Amino acid sequence: MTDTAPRPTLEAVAARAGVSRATVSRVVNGGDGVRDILVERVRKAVDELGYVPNQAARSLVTRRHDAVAVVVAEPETRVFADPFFALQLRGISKELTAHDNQLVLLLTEGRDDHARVGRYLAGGHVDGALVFSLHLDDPLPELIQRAGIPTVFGGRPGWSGDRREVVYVDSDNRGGARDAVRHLAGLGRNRIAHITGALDQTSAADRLDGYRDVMVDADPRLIAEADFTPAGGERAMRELLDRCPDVDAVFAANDLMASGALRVLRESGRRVPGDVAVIGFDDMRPVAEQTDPPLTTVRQDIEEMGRLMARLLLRGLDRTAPQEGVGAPPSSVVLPTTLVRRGSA
Amino acid sequence: MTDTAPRPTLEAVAARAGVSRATVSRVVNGGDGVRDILVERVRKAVDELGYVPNQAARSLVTRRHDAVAVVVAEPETRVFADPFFALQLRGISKELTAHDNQLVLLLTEGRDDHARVGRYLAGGHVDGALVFSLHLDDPLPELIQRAGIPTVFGGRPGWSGDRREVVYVDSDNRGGARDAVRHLAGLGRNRIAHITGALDQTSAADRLDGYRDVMVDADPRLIAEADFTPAGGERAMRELLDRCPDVDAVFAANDLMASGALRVLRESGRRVPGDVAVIGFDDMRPVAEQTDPPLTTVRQDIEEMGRLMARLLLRGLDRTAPQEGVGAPPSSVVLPTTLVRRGSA
DNA sequence: CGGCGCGGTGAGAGCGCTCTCGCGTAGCGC
DNA sequence: GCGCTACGCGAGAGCGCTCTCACCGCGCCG
Repeated sequence: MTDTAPRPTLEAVAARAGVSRATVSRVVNGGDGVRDILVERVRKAVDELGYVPNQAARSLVTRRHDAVAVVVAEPETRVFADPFFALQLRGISKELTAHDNQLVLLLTEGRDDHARVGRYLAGGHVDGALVFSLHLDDPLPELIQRAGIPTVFGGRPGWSGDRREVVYVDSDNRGGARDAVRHLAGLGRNRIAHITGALDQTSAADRLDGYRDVMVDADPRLIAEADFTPAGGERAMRELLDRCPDVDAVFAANDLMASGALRVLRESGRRVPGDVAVIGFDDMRPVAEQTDPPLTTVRQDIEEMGRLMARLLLRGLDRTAPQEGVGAPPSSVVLPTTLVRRGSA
Repeated sequence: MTDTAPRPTLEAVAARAGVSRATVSRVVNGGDGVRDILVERVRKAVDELGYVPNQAARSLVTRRHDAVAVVVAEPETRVFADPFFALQLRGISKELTAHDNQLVLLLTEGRDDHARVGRYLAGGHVDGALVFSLHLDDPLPELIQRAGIPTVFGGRPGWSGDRREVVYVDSDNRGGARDAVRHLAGLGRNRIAHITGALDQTSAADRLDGYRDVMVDADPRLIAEADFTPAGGERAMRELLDRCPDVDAVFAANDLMASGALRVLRESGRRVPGDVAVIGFDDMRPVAEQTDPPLTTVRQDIEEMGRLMARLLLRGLDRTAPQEGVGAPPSSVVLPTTLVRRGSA
């Protein structure tokens, strides 16, 4: 733990290079409109002095921070500890880094924290926000809307509000679910069950809708509500076996629940995919490839979702001036999914 | 995506409250030495105007940022996608939030990125850094040392350098490993194998050392090197069965590998813990509780590690003035582990 | 040959805040 | 009742940067 040394200022560089502060500033910010000779001289002085611009001073006048907040509203531990979020974060990080932006992570714990986050965002510490708001009744989107800060949501926010200007990035949950169920039907299955995710999340609701799109008049007993956890998947599967012992296929709203379902099916003496075909969602490699049999699942490109969120946000902030006439605010994007066939269906 | 409105300044609040800027500043920063009447009046003005201090302006003069960088050096995707890191991050976040500090996340991808991180840290954007440097040959610690910024490491950095001033938080990997192996020995096992983690990480090396502490003259064939992944655990277990079919216990350096080992043992027709007892490390609940049988394992309190890292760092930055004579720089902390008995040993 | 335009540069005015000083007022002792 | 301390408050000077604007010298046109 060393203390930080006094850092050279613009002034110092200017003195050393024999030019004015303004010129050094110009060079540091790209060097347009400065003679090459001077540019070189200034660069040299910068190197020699090890000059690094003071971001605080810069922000003070530019009102930009080159920083973006990533807000993760996570009352339950669950989602945070799963690879999903990590991958998305990674995508975000890559994109932000590529555009010289910093990532400020805001994790919320409980309701009181919302206020803190709202204050922070409204406080003008960051240029924009990427928000993962998972639950339908989450007050966070409201708060953020009020903060008046450019925002892109991860996943369609379940929002009662009438705002149309919400920008989000999501997977085609409904379409992916349809593909999965159709695939099961294509295998000749007709007692196709669905294990839902937590239905207060739009992803779960959308996947359920996709299931219903195909199974228009499905036996309601074929639908078991769960919560995206392996344990929830097990519980739901037991319920299903109980209610409909003749079930011959299961579409689980994520891989974790599918893995739980597989376990229960095995316990019950059923063979997969022989007796019961199983499909998951997410294509979480570590899970999907390790199950027995390996899981057929609906892949979404999670890292790409993160990258896209960041890209949309940055575009919205339109750095680099409104040159290309891309003035239009970015609109939401729904990424396609693909069915990945492995052993379970 | 709304644009941010013009924000009220200290000046505005001062005018409204009928006091000077200085007084408002005092109130905003705690209100010491200001009459209660004025404090109240200023607070009211602040509320009415929705005043939020401009952090950039403040940092410019205080040279503090109330922000801490969390650096995750993660060449491989693996660790990032596992719950371990997420939990630690959560602990960090909680502690930082409690002290009104922001968390700036820096993920590195590949070697080139190290320079960027170094520049950022040296650039005085944050007050300190929490660094997860996992590999022995990682150049990051060096870089950071050079940046001259207060730093706490997550896990003992494997460092050839002769610096003694490195501060880190780690689990008692060696002690935990000893406990695990002793427990197995206590069950009467004497052909106790070890599946190591990636040995270029100190945690893996330390656990191996702990194993050796107990198994002083262990058959070298009882040690299989792996990489902390389930697949690696499977591979290692197969190797072990191949080399020593009479193995009667396995201590795996983490739960993920233990779960892989369990799978292989089951495949080979062995019963756990009857024929072979198995112990993992980490106590990653979702994994350890879901295996069949549930995994006996060495628990480390990961979230607490994160919290502690943040606490040490903040203490090192000694906000709140050096009042309590805690002037001494914080030193490293090694947290104890506990053996959690479940079904597998 | 005078004026005009233009690219290149520097001077200077802040951005919004903190913090040091110094002044005014109140409270204390003698 | 006077001086002294202590406390509360305001004035003002920056923190390090950006950005506007005016200036200067040059080449060019009329």
